[in-house]
Amino acid sequence: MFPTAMSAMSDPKANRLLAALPDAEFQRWLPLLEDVQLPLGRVLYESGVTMGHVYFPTTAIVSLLYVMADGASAEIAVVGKEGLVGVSLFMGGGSTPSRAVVQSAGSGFRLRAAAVHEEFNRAGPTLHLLLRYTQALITQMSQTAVCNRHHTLDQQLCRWLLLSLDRLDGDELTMTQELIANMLGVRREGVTEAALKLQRAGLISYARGRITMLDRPGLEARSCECYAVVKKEYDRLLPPPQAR
Amino acid sequence: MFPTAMSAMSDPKANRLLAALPDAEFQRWLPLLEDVQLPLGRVLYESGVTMGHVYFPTTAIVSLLYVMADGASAEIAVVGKEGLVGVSLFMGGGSTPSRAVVQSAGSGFRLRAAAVHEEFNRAGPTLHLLLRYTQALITQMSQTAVCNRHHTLDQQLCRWLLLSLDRLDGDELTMTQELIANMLGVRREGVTEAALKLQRAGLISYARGRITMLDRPGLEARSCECYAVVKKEYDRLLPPPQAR
DNA sequence: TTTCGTATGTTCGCCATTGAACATACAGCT
DNA sequence: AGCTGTATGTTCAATGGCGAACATACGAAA
Repeated sequence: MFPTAMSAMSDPKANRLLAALPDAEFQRWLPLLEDVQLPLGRVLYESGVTMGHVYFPTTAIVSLLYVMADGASAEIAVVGKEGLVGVSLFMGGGSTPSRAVVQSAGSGFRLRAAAVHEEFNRAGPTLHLLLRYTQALITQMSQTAVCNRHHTLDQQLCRWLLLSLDRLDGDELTMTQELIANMLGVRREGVTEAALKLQRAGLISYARGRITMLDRPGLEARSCECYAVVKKEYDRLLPPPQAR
Repeated sequence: MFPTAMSAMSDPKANRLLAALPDAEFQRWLPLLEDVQLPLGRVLYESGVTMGHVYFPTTAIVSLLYVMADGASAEIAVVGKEGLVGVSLFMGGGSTPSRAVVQSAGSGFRLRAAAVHEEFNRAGPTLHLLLRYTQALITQMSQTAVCNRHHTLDQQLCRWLLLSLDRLDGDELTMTQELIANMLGVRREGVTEAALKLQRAGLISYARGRITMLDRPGLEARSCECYAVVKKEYDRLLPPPQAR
């Protein structure tokens, strides 16, 4: 792809928001972007704690989830290379009542809060890009609320697999059923049963934490409308993947 | 309905966001604010349709709700005098996949999209106020997702009553059980049963679409943690009600 | 090769909510 | 005073997900 060696995974433009920045803004940020590894389970933000950085995943996936007083949890949104973790940093609060956890290991870049604020105060195209992304994120959160109310676990699992796979390259996901259950806020056994149905239908193959999507149209057909609504809104609000 | 007297309800500063504007900004908007009556059921925005105004409720309550393909619905958030309807107008999209419906009749003010954009582009304190409000709204949406996943109808009804009553003056709410069921995305019969429990416990009185809160602490105790989380976040992010 | 930890599969009774079909009862109109 | 429409209350079988307890089975370390 480009020079020397091995830094192929560390191209900031692998993140779609960074890639969408106008060149002047991108050049300003480039020296400030810190390449970070994001191992499975790493907590980027804790509920109520002021954030020091904004994260731009490239190959990692991060879940925003709320953990209740009794320990039960529910995912509010997923963020991958199409987005950024830490909107409350520029929206104003500096923290949220939720937690951000790495759901699929990988890498990304981060930027100090001060740099984000500075760029934000220029009130230029970056501000508008970040706000449009936030609007897309709002749609995802809303749809999660609807989905939690009305759709079956089977449908939700399909939606979740599709959303996650869209945020990675390829058709494979490293993820135990236990983990998925935590995200969806259901029992692990429920995920086992739902995943079995999908396997029997030939839509996925599943083996000890390694899920492969075999039939995307099939999954989309079994998913609830929520997946399509969210995808459409991301496509509408954000620039297309790579116009390089 | 307005001339001479009785326009006491039409004070723009009855809306907390308008009241929180610095004086210069407020004066700029004052002549542009249009006083509007918001009857029960009025649809302010339809899913996917570009918005022409931002609404600032004063005595009305507006629900943001998603209506599914099969007609089922679920409320995503409630907006009253503490906020504004139409964040996607300045966030960037200009529309959302959800609908905004007046849930409790009353009045409010509205402002043309162009005026909002203009003020937003000044990148002054108004921008930051509106973004902080949006952040609070995001919290409410997130918590709705969590609540839909984990809490019982009884708890959710308490949460919903408290959120709604906080957005009105007084302890009374005009609202049929049918309406509430639509908002919560459950059956009307379920609401009847839950409401009966609350009546028997002496927490509310209910008569043909007229709910009166008799025991706020009691309701708070029966509610899930979601109500407190949301309230706390609104208090943290937004200026206190009236410092006039 | 054996062992052990983690991941997945299976079963059972339970409960909240659903869908559907009713019964009552108040409020305003004539 | 009577009529009628809307709002509320009641019941029942069906179901999706829960909690708990287990059975298997893969894979890496010993």
